[in-house]
Amino acid sequence: MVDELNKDQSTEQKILTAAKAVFIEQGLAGARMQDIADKAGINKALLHYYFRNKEKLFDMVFAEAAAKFMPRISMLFEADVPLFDKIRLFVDNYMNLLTENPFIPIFVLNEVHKNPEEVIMKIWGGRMPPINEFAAQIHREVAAGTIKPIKPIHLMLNMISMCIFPFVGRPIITTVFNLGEHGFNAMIEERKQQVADFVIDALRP
Amino acid sequence: MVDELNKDQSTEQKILTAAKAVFIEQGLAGARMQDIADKAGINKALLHYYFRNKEKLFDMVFAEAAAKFMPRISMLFEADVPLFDKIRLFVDNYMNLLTENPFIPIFVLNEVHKNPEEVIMKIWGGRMPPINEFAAQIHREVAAGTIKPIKPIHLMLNMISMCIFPFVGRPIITTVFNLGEHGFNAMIEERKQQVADFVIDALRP
DNA sequence: ATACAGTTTAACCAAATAGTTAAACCAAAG
DNA sequence: CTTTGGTTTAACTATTTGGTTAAACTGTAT
Repeated sequence: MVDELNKDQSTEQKILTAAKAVFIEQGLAGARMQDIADKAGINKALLHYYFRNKEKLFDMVFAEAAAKFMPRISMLFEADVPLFDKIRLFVDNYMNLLTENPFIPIFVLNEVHKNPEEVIMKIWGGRMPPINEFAAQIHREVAAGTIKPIKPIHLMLNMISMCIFPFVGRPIITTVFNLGEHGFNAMIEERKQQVADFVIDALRP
Repeated sequence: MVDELNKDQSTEQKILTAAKAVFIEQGLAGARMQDIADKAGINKALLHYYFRNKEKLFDMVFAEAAAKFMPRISMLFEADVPLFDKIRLFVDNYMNLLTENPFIPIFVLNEVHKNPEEVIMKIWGGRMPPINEFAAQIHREVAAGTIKPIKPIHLMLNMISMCIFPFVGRPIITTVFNLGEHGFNAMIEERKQQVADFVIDALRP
């Protein structure tokens, strides 16, 4: 017999993949169920046969997209390694994650912007990412004079900003700096080293 | 007589203001003409009496929003001042601009993301912002050994990222760092100094 | 053979929404 | 007073779109 699970998953997966692409490109309001069906190579009826409605489908896609960015950060933030190592580890990991999912950030940020309370609840069911340990570590280093004085929030924001923003502003950046797709990728590749160095240089007393 | 121009402008302006608010909050696809009419305190008929259709109205709002961020940057980038001064000048000016228009970036970035070619054309009619002079200046300083080696593109991206991202990610940031509106504003205020210091510290050899 | 899950086809409904129209209203200008 | 431009009202059209339905088809398992 044909593997039932695989058959189910294969169609369900085709839908999810298509939905992800369309939602990420067009957002919840801009996405059309017909487009999703088309991109999945099926028809609307079957689409609704698998997913009752747009909201449900969106939630699946969104939850997966948003979730993907949280766990890895948490682990890094809580890891027990020296600060500078942690910075390099974070930048490298995070930029790799972004390279693999370049459009998730603008998608998530935009949906959150349109509907903050509700959408933020969808991301974390009330649980916040554990930044306290990392903040404490920064604070200790500052107190010990190992790094220049800086509030943890600013250091974290600086790191995250420099990692994410190039992806969020990608089309504008490629235009302004006259980069092709290849040029952009090369720039991002350089940046993994660059950003970590930049942050560490800024912190060294 | 009642000032005709003012009367016209007052209604037209009410519409544009309302449209700006709704478009920025909901995006092109998510915005409803009825909402715009409501927020402007008029009715749909009059709305279409002033602006033929949604696209036209959107273009006006978008063009204004996007344009607001380009001119000031250009002037700063071309100004004839030492690099470190220019960095402070840029960060301070840009963050002030952002404080006054906190939602423009996510709005513009998102619309560009959904429709890169066309929307980018709407922003600059083919003219690019003049980054060359600034890039050359950075390059000279690096060559002279006045600052640590860094590619101009990375320095520029670093600065812009750290300025813009907090606004783009505002709702998530306020949640994760548990800031109220006041806390967020205070953080931004600190940041004007912080970011400039951070960049300069990173560059100093 | 038949039963059944997955799938297609094609038509359809209901709601939302962009945009139109015509008639009436109103206040100010001449 | 009359005209006129901005404005409202309210109904209407056309289109898009999310979602439904029923019938027929297909392959596979039993």
